[in-house]
Amino acid sequence: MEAETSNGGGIGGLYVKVMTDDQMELLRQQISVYATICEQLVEMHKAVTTQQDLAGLRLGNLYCDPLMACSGHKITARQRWTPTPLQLQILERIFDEGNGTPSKQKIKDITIELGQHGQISETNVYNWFQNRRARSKRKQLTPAPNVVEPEVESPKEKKTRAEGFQVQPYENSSPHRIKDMYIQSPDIGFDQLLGKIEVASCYSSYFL
Amino acid sequence: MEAETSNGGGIGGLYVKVMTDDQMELLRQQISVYATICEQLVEMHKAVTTQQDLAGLRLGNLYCDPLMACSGHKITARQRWTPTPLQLQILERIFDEGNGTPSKQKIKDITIELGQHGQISETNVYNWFQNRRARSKRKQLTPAPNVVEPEVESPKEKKTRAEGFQVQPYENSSPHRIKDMYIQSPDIGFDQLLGKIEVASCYSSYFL
DNA sequence: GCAGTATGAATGAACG
DNA sequence: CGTTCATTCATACTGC
Repeated sequence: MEAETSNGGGIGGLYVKVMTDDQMELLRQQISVYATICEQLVEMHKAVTTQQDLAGLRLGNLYCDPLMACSGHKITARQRWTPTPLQLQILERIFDEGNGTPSKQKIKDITIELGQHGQISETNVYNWFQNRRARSKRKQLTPAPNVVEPEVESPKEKKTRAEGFQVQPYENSSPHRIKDMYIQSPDIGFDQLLGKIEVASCYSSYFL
Repeated sequence: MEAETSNGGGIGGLYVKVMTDDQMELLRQQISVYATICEQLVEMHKAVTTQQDLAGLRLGNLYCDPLMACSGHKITARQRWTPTPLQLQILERIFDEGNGTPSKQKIKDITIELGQHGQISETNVYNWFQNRRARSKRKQLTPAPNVVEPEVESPKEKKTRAEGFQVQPYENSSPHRIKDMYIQSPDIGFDQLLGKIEVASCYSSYFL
């Protein structure tokens, strides 16, 4: 990062900070995370102190809900890249050309080309191809979700490691051989909040 | 304030923010306040739940059901191990310690330690370190996200909405020095915490 | 304006 | 180890 992040603490040097958009975005996220943490902690505290059930707290993942500040402004984090129609066209065309392997260099080139038509990064392109391939394949394999296809396993059998296993996405009654994992610990909830705080601290340490 | 706070959004101008020291200080305070709020909420929550646990010992089991129900998906089994935040914390810390080579024995130890906080296997730990290292490296190789271009886009472009931005995931977590947060009177009331959140929100609306 | 779907992004696992 | 696949999650979008 080229931004000035000197932590002078009022000692000397420039009294101006320059932030890139990335940094700004990070800041936004960090603050949003804090806000969300607080909201959830408050909710939990209320629930506990009033002996209410904790059901309803959704704590699956980092859930950064842009909150409405008291003044009515909101912390909005623009977060997802969306390809412009032009970019999409080009991407689709390249994808259709069949070169199923977008090499590293290819990605760079494509990114530069698409950069002519809007903000984009190599990661975006990379992700796009990843997703495109995956979903294209999935569509082929599952044209009708409730039709039992003849289970023709491809010759390329998936090898499983020690405790790895492949399970079809649908909840047919295949494997109950769950050995030692995948039953998530019951201590999610509060400990998860603690984790969030830790994450948030990492974010802030970048800036402060 | 004279600082440039234009929020790019693909519209134009520099993708850089300039902040005065005053603004920086405000921001710092705001984040600190959030952090302190969280810490205090955590403490309060701990106190309360500990009391309840000692008194009735009834929360322990009741924890599981609502959370599993609210995760939205089958309780049957996860196909994929997902580290709990606590586990993640520990993993990150070990990773940051720099011992780039998690030896076989090390893996075993770590697995045992993490086992205290949820189901996990050595393979999980091994994979995690593999992935972590690989992705960390990849991020380093792409540190040139913005060749800031003054964006001379024609307004008659057929974009229906402003483009989003790619946000690079957080990386290079600096040494985990918990920041110098505000340490305020510990015997603050719950309602006062709520007030602080409101205040903090106001602060943030000033910046974002 | 809420439910439902499409899709960008994150990540555990596997392959060469 | 670097790369790729598969799965999941969160959000943008769209219809009601």
